[in-house]
Amino acid sequence: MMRISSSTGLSPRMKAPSGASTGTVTTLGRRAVISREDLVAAALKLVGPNRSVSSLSLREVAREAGIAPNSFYRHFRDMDELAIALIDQAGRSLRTIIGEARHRATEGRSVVRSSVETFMEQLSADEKLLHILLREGNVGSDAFKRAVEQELSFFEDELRVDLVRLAKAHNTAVYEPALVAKAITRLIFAMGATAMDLPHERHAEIAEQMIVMVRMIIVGTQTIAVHGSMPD
Amino acid sequence: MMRISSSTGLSPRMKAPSGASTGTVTTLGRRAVISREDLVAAALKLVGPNRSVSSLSLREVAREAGIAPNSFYRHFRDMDELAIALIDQAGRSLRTIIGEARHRATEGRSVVRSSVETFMEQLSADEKLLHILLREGNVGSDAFKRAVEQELSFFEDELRVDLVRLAKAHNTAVYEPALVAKAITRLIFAMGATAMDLPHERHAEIAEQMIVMVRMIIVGTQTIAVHGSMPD
DNA sequence: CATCTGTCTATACATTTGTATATTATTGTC
DNA sequence: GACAATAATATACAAATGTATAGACAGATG
Repeated sequence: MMRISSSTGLSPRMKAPSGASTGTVTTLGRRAVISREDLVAAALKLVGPNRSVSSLSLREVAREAGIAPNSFYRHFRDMDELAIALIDQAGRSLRTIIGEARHRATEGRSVVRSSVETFMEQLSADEKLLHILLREGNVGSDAFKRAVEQELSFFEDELRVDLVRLAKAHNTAVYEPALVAKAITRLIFAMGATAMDLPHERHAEIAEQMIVMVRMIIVGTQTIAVHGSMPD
Repeated sequence: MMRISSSTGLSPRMKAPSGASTGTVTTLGRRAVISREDLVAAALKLVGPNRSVSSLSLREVAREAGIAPNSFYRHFRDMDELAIALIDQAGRSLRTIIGEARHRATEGRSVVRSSVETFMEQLSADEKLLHILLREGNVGSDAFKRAVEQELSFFEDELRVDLVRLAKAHNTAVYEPALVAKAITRLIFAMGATAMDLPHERHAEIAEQMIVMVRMIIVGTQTIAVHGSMPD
């Protein structure tokens, strides 16, 4: 936004990103005082209900992390790369959460209810990360949007196999499971996004709405699968 | 973002916004060479798939409109106010579109299909305005978000009365019509938002997906209304 | 005509941004 | 300890932003 040809400017002495998650056994040269993860955490502290990732500036993040602006380039090519790292982390976090929900669900209670409630609990607790996944998929660079879209499709895939598995277990049918998974995912995410602006007291209410919505979709797909026709 | 106390700084000689849409019969003083609408149009020219409203700068819009930066203050207090004017326009545009779809639908064809197809057609044709409504509800100021949310609830309300009316006409029942309307609205909007990044050739495909999704929800609510119970 | 009133422009300033260049600091290896 | 390699900083600069101040312009009214 500043320089006209900003997209072509690379960092001065860029190298490998300091052994991201690998142990970095041989440190030749000065020891890194800050890591990629620290920068991601600093960025995370800055985002909020009125602060989107795409509005963060490089200098702002560096300031929050307590390093000189130029040191940022040691770890990321630009803010866009940081944003994608943020999405990765958010996606990983979300998928483990839902994995938990899935395990918890097998212990007798309703799958839908337990999954939705886990989702909403995490929304309250871990706001920042989910913020990014839920709300910022539509703005930002193409790479950023692609990363969000990929996380969503991971989610959809897992949900789809779950739906098919559950249908078999309950001896019911599912019409177009892929589409059902997509509908549920998008709906839950959209509802979750708006829920973030609401006070926490209303989260339970939103969760109930979500549950009814999901059940309507599931009943719909089962009914269509049995009767084989759809209404106009 | 610039000044620390920027939110308190008002425009130098601010007044009434030059008679927004009213005719401005009595022009005392110099004739206005530019209108609010011109600025809104200029802003609209600048937004795109990778350019959100909240990322536009005051100077940028003024440049596009061909006026001096300071002249902007004659019409809007700040960019936030412009953004809300944009939403108003987008919302009005969308509601007239759907009104058309509703009329068209009564002429025999499927209500769902005709509404969804009208929606998607407009998505292709009038991208910019719908962009704002579909994608930017989650970022930006509180006022901005509230404006988007209001447009969504207008939409929901109209859909809800339609659902009830149609159910009566077809002699079927609807379980929780308000929730059904909300689910359909959010789902269509979320799907529409992702569709905007896709090439136009795939829009028809997305429309078909939307139609199936909506029908699943409708069949679901009808089935639940009849049987009176929901699955786990 | 002069005057008043509202619209628009010109200039200016402090601030922030991204990043280029050069320098310092700290580590492992010989 | 000298050396090389790497991390981090300091300084600097051009661009851009929001906006304060002051003046120029144009039309209505006296």
